[in-house]
Amino acid sequence: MEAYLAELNDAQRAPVLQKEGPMIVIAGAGSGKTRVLTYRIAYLMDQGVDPFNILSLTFTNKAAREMKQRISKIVGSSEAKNLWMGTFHSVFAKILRFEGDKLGYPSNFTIYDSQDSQSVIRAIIKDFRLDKDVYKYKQVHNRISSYKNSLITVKAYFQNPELQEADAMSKKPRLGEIYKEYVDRCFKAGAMDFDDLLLKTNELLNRFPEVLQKYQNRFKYILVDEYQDTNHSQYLIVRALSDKFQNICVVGDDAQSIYAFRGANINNILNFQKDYDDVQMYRLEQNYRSTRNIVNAANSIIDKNQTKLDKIVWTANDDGPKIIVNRLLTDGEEGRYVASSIFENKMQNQMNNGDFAILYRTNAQSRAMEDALRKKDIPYRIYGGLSFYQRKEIKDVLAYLRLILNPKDEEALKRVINYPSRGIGQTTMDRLAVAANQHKRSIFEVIENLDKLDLKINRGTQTKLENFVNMIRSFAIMNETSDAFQVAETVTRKTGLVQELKKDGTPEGIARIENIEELLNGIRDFVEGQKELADATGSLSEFLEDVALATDLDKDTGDDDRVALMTIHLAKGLEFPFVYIVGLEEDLFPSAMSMNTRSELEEERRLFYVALTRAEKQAYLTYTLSRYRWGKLVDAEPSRFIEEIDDQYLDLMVPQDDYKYKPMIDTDIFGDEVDKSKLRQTKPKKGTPPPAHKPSEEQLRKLRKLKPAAQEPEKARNTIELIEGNEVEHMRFGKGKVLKIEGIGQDKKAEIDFEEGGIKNLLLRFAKLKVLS
DNA sequence: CCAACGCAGCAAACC
DNA sequence: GCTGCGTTGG
Repeated sequence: MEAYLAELNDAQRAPVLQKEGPMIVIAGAGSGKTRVLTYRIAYLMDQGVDPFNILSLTFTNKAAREMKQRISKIVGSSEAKNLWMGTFHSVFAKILRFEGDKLGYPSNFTIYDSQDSQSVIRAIIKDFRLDKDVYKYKQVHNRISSYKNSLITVKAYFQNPELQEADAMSKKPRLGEIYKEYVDRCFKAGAMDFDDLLLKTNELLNRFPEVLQKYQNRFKYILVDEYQDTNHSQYLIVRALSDKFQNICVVGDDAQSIYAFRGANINNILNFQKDYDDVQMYRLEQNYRSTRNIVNAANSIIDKNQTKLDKIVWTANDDGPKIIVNRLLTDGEEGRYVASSIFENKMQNQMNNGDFAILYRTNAQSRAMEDALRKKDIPYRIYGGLSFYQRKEIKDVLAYLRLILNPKDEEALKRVINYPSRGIGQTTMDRLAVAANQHKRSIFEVIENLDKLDLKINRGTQTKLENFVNMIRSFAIMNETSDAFQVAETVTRKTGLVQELKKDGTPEGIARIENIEELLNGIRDFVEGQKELADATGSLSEFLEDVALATDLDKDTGDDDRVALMTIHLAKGLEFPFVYIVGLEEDLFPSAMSMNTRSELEEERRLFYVALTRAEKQAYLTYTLSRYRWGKLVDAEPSRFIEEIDDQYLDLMVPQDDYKYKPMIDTDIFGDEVDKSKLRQTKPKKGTPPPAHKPSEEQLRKLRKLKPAAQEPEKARNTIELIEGNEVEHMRFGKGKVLKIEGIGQDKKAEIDFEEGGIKNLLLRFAKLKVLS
């Protein structure tokens, strides 16, 4: 037996040794699922499977890289190189570059990020002269995105009266037109958005049987990590590709499904056994990561969810310290508390900065943490948020680079045609756009043919336009024989971007120049890395694809020792000895926007579960009494999630006689003065103040009464979930009991059965709707 | 055509 | 507290 198999426990080894057939691995938090995936691939290769025939879909490209490295060590790097590994988006982008011509896309298509998409939509709404307060471009984008993820194309949309009705009901009757125009504009620009990468892959596999066969034959073995977070579009791709050989291994944890908001369908994992014949199910239930206290506390949380698979996560580890719960006055004090606690823990336990993570629900919470860490000289790194690649000056450089590869890319063109200023203004752009529309050509092509067209653009401006086009062309020529770094370096010099910033001379301008330099350095490193690979050259197109599809975690260099700050979503799959979960307050976590339905609240709870199970040794939970939000100090109330943890695992630092907040008012725990009057003003508590420590059953009942107990069933009556097959749909109906379906739906009718406090049973039928309550 | 300024709207999570 | 839009005056 191969030596590495001995590193697995029995439960882990079983799925590794099953070579063929469909299988699902339900893997509890910290149970070693990455190890199973890694060794399964290695074992397949040991059994003579060609790496070329293995497709492994991971959640981040970084995870793919790390797995590849581990596999290299077992089977040798020349073999591991040929594995297909990466995120859905990056793997299928590659395939689309190859096959996209069948769908009318050039192989150099641009990948629009969400900002690009939203900017296109904004322009459409403007061109259509629609009210931008009704048609909010972000909302419209979300809507279009969810259509695409459900494989509802423009055509399908217009064939479905219910969808149109639903949009009309939400006062957006022209959404379909916007959708159509958006798709047209992206296509004309030779661009795919994120959702297209999956949608078009589906289209490709559906419309071209020979292509489907080709990839079915190629990917004889398919592995999918984090299967609970796949959306419908991804689900269909996996199904199609695995249909022939059915050697499909999916790994996931329903308790860690946290991406329903972007279309992930938890039923993909719950129903996997129905999708294939003779599915083998494996469970990994032993947690190797965390102390018993943490595991048990996490279990006590997830226990409150109704929708879940049966699974008992346990650990043989020590009890460890209890989870420390602390309440602070403001977000500023919360930051200082966390920073000094990290400082102390470092001293007492000889820990490194990298052993600590601060996790929060929203990116906006990072500021207070940053300030406090900086004051204490603790190095930190923020993941996600406004990423480096979203900074204005970086996007400007990238836009030039995009334009070199794809001159039809209108978002890129609009961004840089007059930056730095070249005297090409809005009027000129409008005229060009009109001409482009008339001749069904891109703006770039119109400029290339200015002399043949009679656009009322004066001679001087024409020259400016020609100069711009010539500049881009010269870059493109250079790009044919140069690597990404050489091109990018030339672009920053020749376009005058850096000169413009130098002229500016402000500290921000200087910082921007430094950022551009950092970008160039990054590109150089990238190019060097690529040149070492067998199937890459360090070209500009490789670089842009990498940037477009890098996840927030991929961007981490991770080589120095810093405290990690990130949202809980980003933290999935990671682990740290010490974890601080901050901002545990109602309306923040759980988010105010996810308390409308049970399923939304359960997703928040799973998110909390994910947060807590990141911790190996010690977890801290903090909440505040008031917090700055939208620049205003607002009241906060402890999160219900704290109460939900079984008392015995908690170490409550909150003073017991603290109902009036006396001890905290004069000075905070660092001896800093606190504005008392302000706090009194912001704390005019109606009814009972929040409990200072974990409340007794009686207190809980009282609290629940205050938070109108009737609230939940009432909401449930307004919003219900329809579950049919693999689709979860939200339905709303008003007092007149008129049903309105949100989401996907054919001509479906529902029969609904209520029980006290919720929906007991729900049958989807092609029948009349009955509400029994 | 352009730079500066003021204000509206906002921020839930992401590839 | 920040971004980005639209307006205004040069």
